Amino acid sequence: MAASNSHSNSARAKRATIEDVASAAGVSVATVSRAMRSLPNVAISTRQRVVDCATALGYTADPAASRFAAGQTKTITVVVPNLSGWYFSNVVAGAEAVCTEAGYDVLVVGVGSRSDLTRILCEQYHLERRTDGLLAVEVVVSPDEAASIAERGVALTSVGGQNAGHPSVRIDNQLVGRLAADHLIDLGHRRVGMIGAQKDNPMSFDVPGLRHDGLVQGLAAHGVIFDDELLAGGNFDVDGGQEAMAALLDHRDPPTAVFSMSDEMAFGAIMELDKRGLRAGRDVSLVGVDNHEFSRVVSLTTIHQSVADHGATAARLLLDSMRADGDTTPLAPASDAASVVAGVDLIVRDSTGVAGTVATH
Amino acid sequence: MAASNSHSNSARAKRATIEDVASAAGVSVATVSRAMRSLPNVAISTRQRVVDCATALGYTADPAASRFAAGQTKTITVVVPNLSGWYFSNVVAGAEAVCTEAGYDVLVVGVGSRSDLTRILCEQYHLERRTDGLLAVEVVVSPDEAASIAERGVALTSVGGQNAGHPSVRIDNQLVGRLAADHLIDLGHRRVGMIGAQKDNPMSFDVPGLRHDGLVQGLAAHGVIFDDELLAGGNFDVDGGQEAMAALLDHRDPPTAVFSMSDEMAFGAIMELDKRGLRAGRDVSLVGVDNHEFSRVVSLTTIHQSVADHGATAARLLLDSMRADGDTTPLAPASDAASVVAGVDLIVRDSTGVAGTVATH
DNA sequence: CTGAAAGCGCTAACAC
DNA sequence: GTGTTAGCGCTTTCAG
Repeated sequence: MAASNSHSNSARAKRATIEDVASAAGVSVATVSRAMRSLPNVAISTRQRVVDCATALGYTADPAASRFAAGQTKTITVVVPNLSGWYFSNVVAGAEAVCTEAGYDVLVVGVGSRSDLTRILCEQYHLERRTDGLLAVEVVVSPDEAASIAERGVALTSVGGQNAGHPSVRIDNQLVGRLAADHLIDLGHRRVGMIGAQKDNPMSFDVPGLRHDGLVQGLAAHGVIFDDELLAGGNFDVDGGQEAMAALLDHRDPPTAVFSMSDEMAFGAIMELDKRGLRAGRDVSLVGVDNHEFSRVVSLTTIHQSVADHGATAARLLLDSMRADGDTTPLAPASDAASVVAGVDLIVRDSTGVAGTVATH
Repeated sequence: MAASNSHSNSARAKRATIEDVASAAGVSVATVSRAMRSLPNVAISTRQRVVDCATALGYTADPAASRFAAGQTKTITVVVPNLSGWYFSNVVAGAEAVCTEAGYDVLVVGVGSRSDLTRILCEQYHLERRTDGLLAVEVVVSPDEAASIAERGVALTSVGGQNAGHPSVRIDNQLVGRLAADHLIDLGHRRVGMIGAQKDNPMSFDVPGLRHDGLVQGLAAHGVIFDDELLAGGNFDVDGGQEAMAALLDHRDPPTAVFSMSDEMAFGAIMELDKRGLRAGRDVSLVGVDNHEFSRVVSLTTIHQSVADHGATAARLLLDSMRADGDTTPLAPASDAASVVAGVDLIVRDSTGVAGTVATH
């Protein structure tokens, strides 16, 4: 058969096939297949012999072939906006470790826009016979899309938000806001500003909205009503944070404390304070979210979340859910999908201080 | 579109196959295959008809099947230590964008240790019939491994270092050291310290060694000899940087300036300075490497490199090299592989200042 | 517990 | 230009 591939000098070394192993072990290919995959119904001695021959020949099942034949890809794909961001790369790192450990390949695809996302979630190319599961990181999958994905037989779990009937891991974003509010109130602040998203992003879960509400409610619980004029868009990056803080400071009645929805924006805010000769924690209190490594450097008070763990947990949930519905389990209509709400913690550093010591600027 | 999938509740909708399209268009499967892939030798009208039928049926070639049949995976895998690091996630992001754009899937696999790496580069599983190309990010592939990879027909290109005969993108790490030396010398510093790797990492290219040599040579060019006692290991992370700076400051004759081989370590160094009531740029000059987003926040003088671009460029090189040897080009034995040395720039901020104003501490 | 045989859906020669 | 026909290497009924 396809034995001597005679051609060019640089000819590729030929792989051992399942047949080679079969004849070497004196069994059929079916048995080899079973033995190699540790399926039942193979005599222990046979299995051993097969495995030995396989190792001897350096045999490994051709992934392309098994995928094709079995219809399973042993691949999960993680869909993520902006791979280079701190949050995302940490989530992906956590997920990758778990998937690799479980013998799954991880494909990563970046989505820059809602249309990218739609394309990916709809095109069969990206789904059918291509991946066994989808890990959606901070991207909202519409119910229709989720249904279509499920119908195509690919599992779905998300981190950062939730899709009805699918596993997810997320944090309580309102709690995040409330934690910030409580802390600031404790320090005596009554006029607090907020740095959030620039505008609604149709692609991701409403994290900004929830954190916003949390802060507002948290303040309200102490009789403080949030002044909408003190909400500035920071685009979740350093520059945006800086601009937002500038806007806040330029307000005729500036806040004495600011809640930044991410540490990165808070860093930008700190730059702006520096620029004006102000100091976080003394002139203006500032609390971020994430507990980014760098927050320690500038001693930023922040609300910690274990991002890499979220990714790892989500990957486990995804893998579990795939194990569950072995392709044919129309029993429970994905009733109560495992879904974890991870904890968050306020970490107090020097960027927040008691109100009243505020310098007049 | 993919309209009426009649049947059972949970049964997966059946995909249209190439045969469906063939009969719908009244041509053979071969023609459909050719038409769909824009191969030559298909009448323009025929192609159109086929494409129309395909869209009508919502047909897309089953990736698993084509991969199997064609022996090409249309997948590149990027091998990277520590996906969550700033440097790595940026490289991967740059590469991912290019690969996706080119229609390649990107598989990412993290390697935590040299043994992981070896396993991945040797196991056939990870290479043969699994990926068309490997992008090795800051991992050194031994000549033997490179040869074996090539023999298996998978392309290889690396970022951060070079493998003879394979494309690569990297920076001139000695130049980085020299740039730092020149700048510090210009400011009048004669006693400069250095924060580098903790110890030799057998997995990655000798970036620390090259930067070290560059600094030493740069200083020497101005008649300053580097004191080996002023070399501290910082492990390329914030904590390590802090410890290293502490060690340097505790030296009986501390440096007036410090070259940190990465911004992240420099951030740690800044923490240590803060802790001791010292300030970068006034008490001790500090220059980092990377131009990490946050270096602006702490006004760190640094040596910029366009990390995401490196990833993108490397991906292009990889893709090009795959196009070149269409599986049978034993012509040039990979004589002179395209290999780019990206530029770096010194960015002066406030963390460096003229020597002599140094406070006695 | 094991073997024989029928594909999985597509690509690639090779004819026409 | 287009059709025919082998497989790609493995998994998986179905018999035994």
